Amino acid sequence: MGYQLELRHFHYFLAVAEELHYRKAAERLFISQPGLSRQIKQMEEILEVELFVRNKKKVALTTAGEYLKGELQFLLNHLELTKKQLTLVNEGNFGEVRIGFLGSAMQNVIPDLLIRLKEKFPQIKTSLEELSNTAQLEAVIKDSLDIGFVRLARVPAGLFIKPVFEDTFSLVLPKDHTVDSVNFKGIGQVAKENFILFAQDYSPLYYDTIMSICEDAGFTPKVSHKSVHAQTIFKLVENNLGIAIVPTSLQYGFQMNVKFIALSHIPQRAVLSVIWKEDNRNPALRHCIALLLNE
Amino acid sequence: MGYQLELRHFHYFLAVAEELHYRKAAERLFISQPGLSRQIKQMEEILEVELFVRNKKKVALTTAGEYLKGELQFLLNHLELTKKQLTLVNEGNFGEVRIGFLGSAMQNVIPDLLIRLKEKFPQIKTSLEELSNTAQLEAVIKDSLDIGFVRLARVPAGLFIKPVFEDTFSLVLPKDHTVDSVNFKGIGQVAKENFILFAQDYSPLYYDTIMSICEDAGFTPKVSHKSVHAQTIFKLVENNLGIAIVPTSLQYGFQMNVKFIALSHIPQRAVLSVIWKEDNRNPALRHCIALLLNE
DNA sequence: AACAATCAATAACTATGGGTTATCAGTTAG
DNA sequence: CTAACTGATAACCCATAGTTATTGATTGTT
Repeated sequence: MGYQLELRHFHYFLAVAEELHYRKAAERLFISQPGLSRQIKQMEEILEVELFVRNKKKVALTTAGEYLKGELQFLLNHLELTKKQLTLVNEGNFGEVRIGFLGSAMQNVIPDLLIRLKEKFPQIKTSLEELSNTAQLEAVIKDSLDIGFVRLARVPAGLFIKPVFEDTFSLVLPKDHTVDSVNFKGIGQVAKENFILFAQDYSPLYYDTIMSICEDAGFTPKVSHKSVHAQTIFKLVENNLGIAIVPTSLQYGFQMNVKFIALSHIPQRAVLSVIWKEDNRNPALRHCIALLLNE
Repeated sequence: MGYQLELRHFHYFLAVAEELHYRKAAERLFISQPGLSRQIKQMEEILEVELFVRNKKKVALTTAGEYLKGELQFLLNHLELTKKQLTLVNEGNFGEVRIGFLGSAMQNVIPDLLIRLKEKFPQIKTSLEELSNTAQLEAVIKDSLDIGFVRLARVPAGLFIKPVFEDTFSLVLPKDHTVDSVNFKGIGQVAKENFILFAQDYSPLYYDTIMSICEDAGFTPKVSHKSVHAQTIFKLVENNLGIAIVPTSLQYGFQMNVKFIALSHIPQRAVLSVIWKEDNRNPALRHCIALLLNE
């Protein structure tokens, strides 16, 4: 009866909720399966709520379990941040901002931000992690990331999104391609080529934008390869496996043997945006956002 | 060494941080003082941070301790809310809004809100608590209240404030007073009377507004009594101990033997506002605010 | 249909560590 | 100096988290 909820329960519950498999969850936690079973059961008794349905060899979350999973992920992430901040406060420093970003943001925006952050708030530390659009979205919601740099048109309620960098698109061609910046008239000239694009689920907005560019030129592109790494795309173009359209700023920062033709005459732009959560309690975040938007 | 932080530590830490006295904190927690001492020490070892300074018979929080106190209060309050929400989710319902209010809000705004809330979101429960302006402010910040109904001009950063009800002021006079609604010209007529007002620290804005009303009429009121309850003020007026100026809507809902004269010609208004916290994660709150603001 | 394989739950046991009482070592007040 | 406080230490106890061994139930295989 008189048991108390403890953080241990939360860690155990989350392990099971994520694995949906007691034995695997127990392994991950370095404890035995029966011990885990008992603790979860106890947790259900304390909360007086069924968290899992386990009939017919299947483990699944109940609605209540689903809700609790989200809240506990938030709570534990927030607790982790608090611990970090605590040692910083203890050392007389004041905070850490956890930043996620798409590879392409590393060319301009991120280095810029880091330099100005160091100038103005030398007491704020940063941690950087390269992640996909969707991974950043989830991480920001779950409070394991403070801000993300993404290419998205809109975000779920509870998040803020603000554009921070607009870039033209460029056509990427092999060095020996007949089209060059002198005789280039419009992308209609390369309508027959194979296209190499960033994968759709990696960046839906990018994909749709490229499609609209081609539509405007009156053709539907034949897509032969998809990738999530700029480097790969350039290598493929270099080896005559197709051509690409990418944000212009990607032409800096890679070693490659291809030519870029800026499509500055078309209206579409590659927009990089910051996202963060309305209810993020990290005080260092406010400074970081202010730095990004004002000035 | 290989110890883990647990919720127990948080409750113990907060008890000591609030009492600043080990024995009293231990009493409050229904455990022995040595046990508490050991747990706090262990917590400091786990976090590798000094949380209290205890030299010369004094217990005080360090800067880090102060920071941790705030964060843990938030975390534990949030956890409490999550538990409540969880049982509601489990029952197929969806949330609870914790409402604080000044007594005067009970005349119009609160009943109105409750009725419309029940209509539109029957699944949302409410808990109501009558509190002073400052008590509501603190509770909202600490996440032990979702919204408050207050009379304040501005609130600290991190909070939102929106006016929801504007009321004229009324002069409150004994039934047999020579001034009445027929021969009433302006409050200059009662400049010589004793005034009975709501206490200044109970509602600074109200107090200042009354002062400005009298200033506009060219006199400084002689304040003979202060109170925090409307009922008390009316009783005092009834017994010829002075006159009062209060929000007009207070004339409904009390049994009293006084007369009200609405001061609709003066510019000052009694403004009741909702306050809530930007980073409040309660989904039910959003609905509640939307209902209050959009109509 | 019988078999092995794999799941979570149950039972019985062990030992870590949270909480206890008793005591000590400072500090303050009278 | 004594009495009355404080919080910290020491030594003990026992509740309970985690262990191993086993069962029962479901699934896939031959």
